[in-house]
Parts: sequence; structure tokens; C-alpha cells
Amino acid sequence: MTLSEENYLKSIYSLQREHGKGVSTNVLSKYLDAKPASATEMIKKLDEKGLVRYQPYQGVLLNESGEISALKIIRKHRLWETFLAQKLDFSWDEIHDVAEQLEHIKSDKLIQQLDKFLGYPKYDPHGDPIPDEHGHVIKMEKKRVSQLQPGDTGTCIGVNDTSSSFLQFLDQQNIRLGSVIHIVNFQDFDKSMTVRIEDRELILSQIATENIYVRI
Amino acid sequence: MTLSEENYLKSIYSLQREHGKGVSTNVLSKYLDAKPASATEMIKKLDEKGLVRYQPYQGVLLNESGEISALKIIRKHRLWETFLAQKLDFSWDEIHDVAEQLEHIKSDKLIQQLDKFLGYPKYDPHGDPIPDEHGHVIKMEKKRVSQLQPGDTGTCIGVNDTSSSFLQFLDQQNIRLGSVIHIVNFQDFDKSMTVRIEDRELILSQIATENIYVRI
DNA sequence: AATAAAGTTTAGGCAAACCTAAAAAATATA
DNA sequence: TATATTTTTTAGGTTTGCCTAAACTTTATT
Repeated sequence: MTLSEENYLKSIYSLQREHGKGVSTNVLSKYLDAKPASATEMIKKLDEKGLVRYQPYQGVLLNESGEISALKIIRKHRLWETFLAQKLDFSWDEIHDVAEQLEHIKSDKLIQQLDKFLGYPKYDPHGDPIPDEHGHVIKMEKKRVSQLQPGDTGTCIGVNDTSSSFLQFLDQQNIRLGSVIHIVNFQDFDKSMTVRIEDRELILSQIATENIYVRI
Repeated sequence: MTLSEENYLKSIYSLQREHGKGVSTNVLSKYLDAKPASATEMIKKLDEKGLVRYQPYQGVLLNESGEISALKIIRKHRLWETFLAQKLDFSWDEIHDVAEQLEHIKSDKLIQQLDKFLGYPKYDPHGDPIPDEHGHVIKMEKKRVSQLQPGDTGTCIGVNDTSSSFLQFLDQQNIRLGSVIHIVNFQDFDKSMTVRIEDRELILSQIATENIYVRI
């Protein structure tokens, strides 16, 4: 499989997850920073190879083998991200571009050994689950804190806003990956929330609750 | 720089080292498993970019900037080889193909951090020196044990024959990377050598001494 | 329902990196 | 030295993945 084919499969997988429906050439091409005509071309090729199902004017959908291929690439991407963050001290924003390159290296042994070296991690530094070697992923509900109800509890797995001011704020409040966040109360007038984190209660603004992801 | 350009530069560097002279398109194309016409084409491109000096029918030579580029790629290759061997338990023969892919990943930070993570190694698992970030290499005399004289001492940095039977033999005799080998005696009739390794004397056949590399 | 707008596909090109076959130059041999 | 052989280059072709522009569908608007 070529580098380009891999990128298309991965993109189709993500967009399919996000929208639920068939992925249009327009959306796909924008996502990949290419022109719609290029997407059409590649989609046709992937269809001939039996990796996607494509009906002209109806968008694409991954089929079984396409999804497994996509998940294998995502596995590689997330293992490399974990490596960069844990072993090479890369910060969140530096990780992506490099992992994007590393995910295309072809060697089964490399990935097996990397997985072992990292201690068989289940989640990457963004909190996303790492598929196993067969392409199985832990089903995970990823929500924003703002989508929780009073009484709910979630584990912090990432953020949406990665500006340094927001990350600094989280640091000050002792909110980090793995923090258990319990929703105490919801204020209707400003949509802020009172939450409990490690026996400490604090109030998070709507902006804050919308930018913190939790696994429930 | 494209992947192909990088591979050509690296090959020209090696062949130039090996033969001392300008590298012919014939030799270069064979080394890269391509046709001479393809080599000519690429050489012309690299010449236009100012990385090599090329005169039709006279072969190619790297110039200053081409050599620095080549050494940067070799640096990446050797750091990755070290990583694969030291951290991921790859054996000598499995290393090369993967490092060949990893060396083309583009990220200065990645290489800096990898170097740090590995403890700034000076030699790769084959005993070859790792260039620094500016493309400077430690000049190193790499010799076969058979080229040494009685009284000489060398440090084992690699082997030529990588068959498992030879590697097993070395293992049994406790000869490994880093072993200090002192030449005690040379037998003229069969060209075998008596050597001392860690206070133990043993006799190595001509075949053996020709297949062990040392740094002196 | 007719038309306008938006999205998609087709057709024809381009650059990179490879190829084959033929022409040209360099080297070896009679 | 003349000819044969080998090496190198040139010319023209192929594939992959991208592009633009034009044609065609689908969807939205009046």
C-alpha cells in the first residue's frame, strides 16, 4: 500500500467516525488538503482494490478490509505518539507531524517491539485508544465535560484547545491526563460547572468545560 | 530533498569512500538496483542543485554541501540502528531494512532527542562512527584482525560474515562488540593467530581473523 | 417546476522517478 | 590504427499522485 493510499484510508476512517455517513469527496479532499478531483481518483482506486465501497455522487465508506487497514495505521500512529511523548519528551503540539511520518514505516516486528518497549499502552498521549495488532479497538465514549450531568464522573483524556494559556490553567488547577472529574453542580445562568477533582471542588467556566475531554 | 535524492547522495558517499575516485553511473546504478539511465538523470538533477560535481562520462563526486547532506542522513541511519538494536532487541540482520526507512523521517528535534535518549552514542551497532549534527565524523581505522601484527591491540566493532554459525562461534568464545583483542602470535603455515581476550588465550583460524573487524 | 448554486466527475496535463532502446563516447583488442 | 566492446547518454514511454477546467449531477431556492 502506498503512502497516499494509507493517508486516504486513515482520513476516511476518521471522517466516517465523525459524521456517521458516507464521506463525500469534497469533505475528504478538504481534510487532506487536496482537490476534489484527486479524491475521486484515489477513491476509485481504493474501490477497485476492495478497500472501500464507492458509488459515484454518493461518497465512500470503508468496508471490512479497509477498516482493518486503517486501524493498523492508526495503531502505528498512536504507538509512535506514545513513544515521542513518553521517551523523547515531545510536547503535545510537536507530536503529530512526526507521528504522521513514522506511521508509514513498514515493519511488523518494529511495531510489535515498540509496543512491548512502551509496556503495551492502551491509550495514546491524547487519551485515544490504541488498536491491537488485529485492528480491534476498545470502544470508548469520549465526551466534553460540558456534556456531563451532575453526578457523572469522567477521566480526563485530552483537551480541545491546546493554547499554552489553557494548558497552564489546567496545570495550576492540577487537572491532568488521568484526573478523575466528578460533576457536582451545573449553573444555568452562565453554564459553568462545579466539579470535584481529588477532594477539591472548583468551578469551571463553560469555555473550560467545553475544552476538556473525558472518558466515562 | 526527496527520498530518492537522499538515497543517491548516501550511495555516492559510500562508493566514493570505497573506491576513492569519481563514481560511475554504472557502479552507482548497480548499487541502487536501478538502470544506468536513471542514475544519469538523477546525477544531473543533483548537479543542478549544487550537491555533486558531474562531468558527462566522468562520473560523480559529492561536493561540500552534498557531503554534509549525506552525512546527516548517515547520522540518522546509525542512530536509528542503535535504537533498534539497543532498545527494541533487533538482531544485526533485521536492523538494516528498517533503518533504511527511518533515516528519511524529517524532524531535527526527533534526531536530537533520539541522540539524547540513547546517551549520545559514538558508534552504531556495527561499530561505525555516528556523525555529529554538523556532519563531522570521527576518523576511524577499521581493520580486520588478520591485518594486525603481533603486539597490536584492537577493539571488536563488527563482523563481515554474519552467518549464525559464525556468530554462535563468537558467542562461545566470548568475543563480542567491545571485546579487546590482543595479538600474541601469528602462525605462518596456516595464517592462524594466537590472541588474548580478557586474560584468555585462544587460536583463531585465518577465516575467523578475516571476518572480525576491530578499531585500533 | 424551473433555475441557480453547490458538489462531483471526466478529460487532459504535469512532475518525479523509473524504464527500454538507440545513439554516442570511451576503452580495449586485434 | 582500425575495429570491437563496453559504458554512458539521449530520446521517448510508463506509473503515481497531483492539478485545472469543463461537463455533468444533485440539492437548494425562487
